[in-house]
Amino acid sequence: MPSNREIRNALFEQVARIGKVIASPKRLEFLDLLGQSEKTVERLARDAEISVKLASAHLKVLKAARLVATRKDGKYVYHRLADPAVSAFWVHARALAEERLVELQAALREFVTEPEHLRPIRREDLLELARQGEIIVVDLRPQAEFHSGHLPCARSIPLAELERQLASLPRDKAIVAYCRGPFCMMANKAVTLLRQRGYRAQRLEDGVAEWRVAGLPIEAEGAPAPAAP
Amino acid sequence: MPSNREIRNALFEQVARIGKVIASPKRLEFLDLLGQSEKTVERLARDAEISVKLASAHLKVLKAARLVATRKDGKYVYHRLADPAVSAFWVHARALAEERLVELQAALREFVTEPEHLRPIRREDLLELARQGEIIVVDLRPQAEFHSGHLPCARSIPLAELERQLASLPRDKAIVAYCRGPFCMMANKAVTLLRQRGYRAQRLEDGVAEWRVAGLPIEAEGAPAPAAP
DNA sequence: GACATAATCTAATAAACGTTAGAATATTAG
DNA sequence: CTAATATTCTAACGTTTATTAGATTATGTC
Repeated sequence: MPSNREIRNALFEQVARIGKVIASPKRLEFLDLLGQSEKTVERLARDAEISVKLASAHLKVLKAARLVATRKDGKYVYHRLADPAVSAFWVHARALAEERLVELQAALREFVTEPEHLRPIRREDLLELARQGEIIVVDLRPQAEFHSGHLPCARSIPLAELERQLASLPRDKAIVAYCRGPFCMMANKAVTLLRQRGYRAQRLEDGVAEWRVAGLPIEAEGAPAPAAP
Repeated sequence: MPSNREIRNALFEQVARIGKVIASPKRLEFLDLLGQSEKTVERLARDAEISVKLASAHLKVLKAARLVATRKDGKYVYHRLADPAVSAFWVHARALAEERLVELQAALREFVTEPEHLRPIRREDLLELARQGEIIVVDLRPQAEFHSGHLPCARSIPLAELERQLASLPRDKAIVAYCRGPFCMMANKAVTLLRQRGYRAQRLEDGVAEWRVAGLPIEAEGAPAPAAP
């Protein structure tokens, strides 16, 4: 019969396992990426810019902690978050880190707070303006991620396609660009390009995970489209 | 000028620092304890049953991540959570762990779910019943923790005092006992004792941190009483 | 069946971490 | 000032973890 102390140690030890899992920057990046849509090992490795072997090892840890689940389809193993609560937890952990760590604030300022990329727009206002057609909301992520879930009224233009599809964007409306969240830079690049071409463009720092945590609605296309391998 | 990838790596790296901090069971226990009230190094070491030296080392890590702040008063250094958000984060991390880790569920069941300690009572109902005087809510933590914040209508009877103060508890009312939270065992012990003596007693798993996260009110005595050294 | 691709497993190394003991610092009490 | 208490710092040990390379398994295609 274990003592009180032994039981308590075991309980805290188990929670610490979650801590150990999110103690690795690459695993956090995986949670961020998997919050967008399910992905194969190779895709995750490419997006996070690490080797497939290392990605596989990290995924093993995430799976052992049941934060990530998998399904197999032919040659490919698709990984997804085991629960929406995992995505919410990532958002909360990032929020705490942003608030507590001066170093992170400094790093974020370096690339987010360029003077004109400001976000004077409230989330609820954005939703309303988009519904009324006053602004164009553009989702810059790969199409598979858009299909798996996106902001209401958003239009999918993957960053690689932006230049080609410029002509289809009306010049008389403001454009709000978003991507995977505050640590993603696709929206920044898009805003820079759009401004160069004379559009009124600004970034929204949120991604779908932040939007969901804020209690706002997310739209998804019928069946979740598998990510291109 | 750092590349996009370098900046992104740095951002995830910073969040992983929070993960590293909560990757240790003793540090988590410290967050749980400091969520009750500020405490000295020695007090924390005693409560968590580790050496003062080790406690000091863990506190250094918590301080470096700015999750814990200190004030010095004479010989003693009092440690406290740097922000209520830290306590909320601990509650969220524990909730995710409880939900995702089968091992934790098993360990919790071992000591929480003894058949009669069930908690069929909803938090809001408890508040209402306590206001109406239908039940007695007893806080079993040390008095300093009670003073630093407690459930409304709760009465402080530290576990060590319970036997002595039994006579002052009415036998015709149900007693609800709570302590530091789901990982704390003081309320369990109290319920066992009370039932042996013929009281109707049950446990509430919440502590003040869980109560606060649920958006319910917490009362505190005027100035936060310093913990006894 | 042979081959290419996707993913995992095993083993090995270097870095990071928890823990302990001993020395050092700061503050109060006499 | 000296003694006692509270806390931190330094150094050292053993363990765990991230990462890489090489071998292995599973699936689909020719």
